[in-house]
Amino acid sequence: MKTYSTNEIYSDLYEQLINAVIPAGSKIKPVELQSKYGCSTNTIRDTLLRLSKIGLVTFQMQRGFRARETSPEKRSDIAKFRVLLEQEGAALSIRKAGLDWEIRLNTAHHKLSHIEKLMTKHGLTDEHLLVWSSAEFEFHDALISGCASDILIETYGHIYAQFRQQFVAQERDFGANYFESIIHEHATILQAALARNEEACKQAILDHMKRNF
Amino acid sequence: MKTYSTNEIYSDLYEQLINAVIPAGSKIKPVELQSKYGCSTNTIRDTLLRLSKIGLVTFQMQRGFRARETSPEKRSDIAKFRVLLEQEGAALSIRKAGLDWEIRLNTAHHKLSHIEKLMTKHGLTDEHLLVWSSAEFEFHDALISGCASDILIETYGHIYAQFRQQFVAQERDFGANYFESIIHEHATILQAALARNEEACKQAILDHMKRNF
DNA sequence: ATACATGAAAATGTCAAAATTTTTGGATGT
DNA sequence: ACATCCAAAAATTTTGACATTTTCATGTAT
Repeated sequence: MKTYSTNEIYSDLYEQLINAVIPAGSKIKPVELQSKYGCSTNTIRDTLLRLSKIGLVTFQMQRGFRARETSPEKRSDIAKFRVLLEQEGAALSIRKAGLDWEIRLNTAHHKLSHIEKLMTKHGLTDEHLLVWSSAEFEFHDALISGCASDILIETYGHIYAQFRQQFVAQERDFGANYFESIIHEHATILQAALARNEEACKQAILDHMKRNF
Repeated sequence: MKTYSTNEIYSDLYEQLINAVIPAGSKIKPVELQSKYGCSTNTIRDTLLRLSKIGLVTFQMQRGFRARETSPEKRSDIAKFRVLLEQEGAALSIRKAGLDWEIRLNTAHHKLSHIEKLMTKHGLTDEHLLVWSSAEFEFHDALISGCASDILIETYGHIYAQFRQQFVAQERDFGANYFESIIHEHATILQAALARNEEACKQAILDHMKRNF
């Protein structure tokens, strides 16, 4: 049986929450995870407190932990807030950032685009989805990475994670042209960003997220 | 000697961080707080992890805890981010909120205004400052409370706390007309909000925060 | 039936000690 | 003087046991 280091426990729980393996809203009991990870309940508690910083887990004194709840309203809320942060981050980047940013953004998009092409060809396995998910984050993270606001970037990371948690469970019906659309949207965002067109970029970000409102 | 419940430990540390009694950037060692609070190091650790959710405390594996660092850049960063959130929250409230919101906002401003008048008359004791601080938060919190975005309100709370942490230590020279200005700024925000004038309100929020950029 | 107590079982929180890791300060050699 | 290595000290993490609180099922009264 595999043994887990504390960091691995953290990562494992993180993934399970992001991918709704632990369903949104469900209770998380340290005692139950103890045997799986081969550690004391206290270590689990510790890890869950750290995850609550990101917002994937909610914590209440004397009531323990839960995977953050979900509902149509919450999904919409998160999606809109994500737009606010991403638009601001992108606009600031466009205004302030230099060549490094362009290169980073381009690289991230290239990776993402590569994976997206594979996915449309071969259909989507769970494994592909995991790679795509992390590539998608890297792209959006790169987009705002030139904004020179640590707190915005930090917060965006948390919100992005919550967004995934809220939607991954939901959106299992990736329609036929779902990925076609996404690919196009990402390309549009990239173009507007590199053209240093703030308004176009903001619009592209909004268009990318609209379906989730 | 006073004994502390866990919640009191949390509140006490919260206040000390907010008021920079624990200076920004300084190391926080559970062992040293243990005797003061009369509990195990583990309980302190637990509490510090919870505070790290708000961002008042930073945590690194194997390296323990620190009060979040400060620098001119960080202060500016936080202040600008606060403006972004508050402008959005206020604009949404103006657009969507009803009479309840207006009443809540009015009440909060009335309280704040009362304290501010006292402070200009009697000079500012530490105790006054504490009351003012919480009334000021309530006002700004009320301002955005009609936005119908839980995640925005939650995030704003964290950012406001960090803002306090960053600036309270700094701004000890409340100049003669400092509070005069503040009082006027709060009134301007209130007026614009109640007049349902989004742009004026955004501008007033910006003006209120500009000095901290 | 509904509402309300009761007590057992489960879950959560706290503790002090042990294990691990990092930091510190001095000795050694270049 | 400077860097490197080593051992002691300090700090952090993990553990298992114990204390407290909540939850849940059962029984009782209205």
